[in-house]
Amino acid sequence: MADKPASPHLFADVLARVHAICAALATEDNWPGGIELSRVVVEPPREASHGDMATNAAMVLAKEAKAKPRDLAEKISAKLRADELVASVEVAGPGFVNLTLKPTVWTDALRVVLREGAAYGQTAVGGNEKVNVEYVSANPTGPMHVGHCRGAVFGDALCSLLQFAGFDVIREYYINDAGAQVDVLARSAYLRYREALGEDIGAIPEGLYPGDYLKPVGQALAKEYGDKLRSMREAAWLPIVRDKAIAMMMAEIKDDLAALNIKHDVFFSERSLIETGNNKVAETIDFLRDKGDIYDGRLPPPKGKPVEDYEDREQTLFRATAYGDDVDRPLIKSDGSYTYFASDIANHRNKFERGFNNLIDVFGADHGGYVKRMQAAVKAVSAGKAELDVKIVQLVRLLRNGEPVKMSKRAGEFVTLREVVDEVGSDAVRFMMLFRKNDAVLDFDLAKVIEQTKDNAVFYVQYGHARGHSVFRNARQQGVLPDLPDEDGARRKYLADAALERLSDPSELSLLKQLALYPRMIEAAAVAHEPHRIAFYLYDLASEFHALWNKGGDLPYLRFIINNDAEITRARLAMVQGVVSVLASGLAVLGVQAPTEMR
RNA sequence: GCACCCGUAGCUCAGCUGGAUAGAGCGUUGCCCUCCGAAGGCAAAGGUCACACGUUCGAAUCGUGUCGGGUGCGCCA
Repeated sequence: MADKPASPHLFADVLARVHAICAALATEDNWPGGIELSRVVVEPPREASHGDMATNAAMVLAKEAKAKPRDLAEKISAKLRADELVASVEVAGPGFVNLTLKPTVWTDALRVVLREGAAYGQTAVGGNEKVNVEYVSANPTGPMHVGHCRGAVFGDALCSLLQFAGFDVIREYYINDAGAQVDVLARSAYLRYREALGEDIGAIPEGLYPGDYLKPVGQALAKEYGDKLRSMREAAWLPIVRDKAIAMMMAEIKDDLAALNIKHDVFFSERSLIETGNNKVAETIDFLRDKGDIYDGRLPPPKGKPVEDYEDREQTLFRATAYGDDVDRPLIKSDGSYTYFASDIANHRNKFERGFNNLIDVFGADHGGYVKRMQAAVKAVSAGKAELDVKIVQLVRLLRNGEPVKMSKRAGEFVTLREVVDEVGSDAVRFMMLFRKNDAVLDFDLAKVIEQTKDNAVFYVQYGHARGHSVFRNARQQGVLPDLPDEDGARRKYLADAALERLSDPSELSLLKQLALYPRMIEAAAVAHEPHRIAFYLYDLASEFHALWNKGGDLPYLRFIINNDAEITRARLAMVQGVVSVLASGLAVLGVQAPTEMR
């Protein structure tokens, strides 16, 4: 991604022109109420017969203008007709202003794609603002399983998208290395350690982690410490074993993430928040107590399933209800240690103190009930200055040829992330995880995602890119395209000089319009924190490209390479290049390879 | 009981933060191709956007209520 300033894209450009016209009208006609432009939009109409773009300006501003929408629309139209980009304008329906743009607008748009290359689609909406995205944050108690996969891919693609849209992004992983479960991890690893020393440990007791993945930890401990740990009391060996186990688990998790091309900038340890002498959790609780957000009190017993060891007691509570949550939340357990929530408040406060006002957390579906309290905490801790958006990723159902993949309930057996990536590849995993809205459940079929057919979206999009390159290869063979190096964009620049006005067939212009949509789509997806929109856009673009290719079968004059017409050939190769560039760009944001040929 | 998410074609899902006659893939049906540029193409049928009120120029989209599905509900993370 080049870091040159992004040029305003076509839709933004036309919107600015519409805004200017409305502002001019407000002055000329002396609107009493001033003017509010934020609701005025320019968008592609659903119906192609309505032109290339439509604006709702007249309907939205009718009140301020004290005019009927259609009358105002006529006034706006009159001014728009004078615009250099505009071929024709008409008022329709309740007061839409429909624009048809000159064909040169679309060929110019293609020229922008060719000029900017990989930078095309970058926008400035982010304004270089800092965003902190916390995702994965899987417990360091074992390897990652398929369930973690979606949040990992989603978070990573969201980060890339935000960067592409001009945000300053930090990718963060919060390591839950302080709770009771890492002690369980340590005890489990200690058993494996004794096993490594030759002891028969029998069956793994209930409540400990039974998986084989801890055997290497036991062996490493045996190698490093011999039998020295065996004679120690638990209080003495536990920290040693725990730290070793966590370190090894984290190394494995990072490895698994690397297989998916995911790399975090910051790994933030929960334990580091409660270090003696630098206890950030205590500090945060004091901070909140001073503000009056903390009190000692009793909570009504929880509804729903009964809690066995429920004990009505007074406890330290965060006044979450003052910030929109349903109940106040405990911060200290009955054994005196902090709740997970308590340290997570300190975690988020720390982010705020590091200068992040935009926070995003990616959670699994089972953490939905945690959202309100975390948002409440962020409000309290930042005095309302920071905003937390929590993205929930829904469950993934793993299938093979439509049949659910059996996951043995027998303890310790689950399908790991690594197994899935090894079987179908990072591209298929990443694309399919994003080819669905994050809050909808997703079926992932191991057999179907590697099929090379039109029904498989990953293949379909990648093949679109490869097919473009196949056209270039063909053109070079036939001597109508010089052999230029891909890397520095030489082909792109060569094609940018083509006689693009020769692209005049409706299906060609339609493809160019699709390319012109890209920056607008990026912006909307980034603002909405919805990377799946890119996947759907790419699917549509590839689909239209394939369709145009197929038309060449029936209608030879629509083929990309026309033997006796070098000029149109070059123009069409430029169009193909535009498609190739945008497909490559979008796939890059999703973290998916853009192959030059399919194998 | 409460909170959050979801409910769109037979199935799986989009629907660009409120726009015009609600879209795509699969499946179904019909035609074409299977020597031009392999991993097929074109077209048709298919809808009370769960339901009912409300907000306004305008609602699948926002609000309220109902029904149905999922998730969660001190001291797990």
